[in-house]
Amino acid sequence: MKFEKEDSAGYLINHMARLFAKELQQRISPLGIVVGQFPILLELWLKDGVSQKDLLSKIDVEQATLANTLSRMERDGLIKRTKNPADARAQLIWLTEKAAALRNDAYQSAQNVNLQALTVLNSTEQTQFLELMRRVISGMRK
Amino acid sequence: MKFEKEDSAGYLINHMARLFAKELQQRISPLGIVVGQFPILLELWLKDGVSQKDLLSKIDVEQATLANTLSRMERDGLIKRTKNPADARAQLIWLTEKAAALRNDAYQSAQNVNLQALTVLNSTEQTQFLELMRRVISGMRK
DNA sequence: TAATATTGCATAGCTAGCTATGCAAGTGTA
DNA sequence: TACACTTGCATAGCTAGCTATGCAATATTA
Repeated sequence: MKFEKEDSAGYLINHMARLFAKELQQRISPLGIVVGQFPILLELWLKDGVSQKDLLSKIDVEQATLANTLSRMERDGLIKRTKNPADARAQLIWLTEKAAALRNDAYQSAQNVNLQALTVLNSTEQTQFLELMRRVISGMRK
Repeated sequence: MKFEKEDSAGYLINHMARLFAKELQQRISPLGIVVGQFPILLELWLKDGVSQKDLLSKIDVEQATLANTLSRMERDGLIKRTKNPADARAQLIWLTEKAAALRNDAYQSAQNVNLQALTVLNSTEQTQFLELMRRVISGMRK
């Protein structure tokens, strides 16, 4: 029996994911943010003043991962937390002004990574690629 | 300006990579190995008794990542290291019998993950998907 | 209403990955 | 041959991710 890495979806995906993350990290590090914070920021830029639970429902990571990333974001002055009047266990999560101001630059960085990475594909292929990924993901999400 | 995660290649790739890793981890954990060891084992199953440098040239991670994973593999009884007569800085890396014996089961596990994950695509789409990924990767590898 | 179950979040402890740095062993050169 | 340079690997220190567990606050139920 043999196994060819270059024909293994899992291997290729893992490798590609690390290349993307590295590329994005380089582009956003001047903004003072890191890749793991990106999905969280995306949600908070849409709407802040939410509970961790609300955030969790929109982000594809485990609760513990989110909690840890949030605490680093608080440490780094990207978010603040206030009491939730409705529930003493939960807090409300707010962007700081500093973090709010990063939005456009961050969007641009991410778009640029995507654009550049996909330039090797033509427009039809790009659309196809995204669609294939969405299907694989939804098939795996159980 | 807006940003849609579901249309972002980077976001989808990251998410998909974590789903794959989780799936593979579940399948190989009965074998006593973990996902980060997989690429290294793949190479050693082909040929062991090699230096870390040789391994590194075949594996798409940084040298420090490899060194750390190797030391956990040694701790876990998957590899042994012997002196390299040709160079006192380097050592030769060998699979233990235990690790050598895992090969077929491990191959099978990985194939099963790939097969199951890609069942949502037809045969043409599967081929296409792999090809698109290979092109994106080679475009990003600088 | 008291006891029990659930929820919301934090923490512990681990692997996987990265960059940066250190250092001994080997190589090349004045 | 002595000295500088390079190489092979290890280590430090960090983020990102996971599972498992703990715990106080809330909700449910007998």
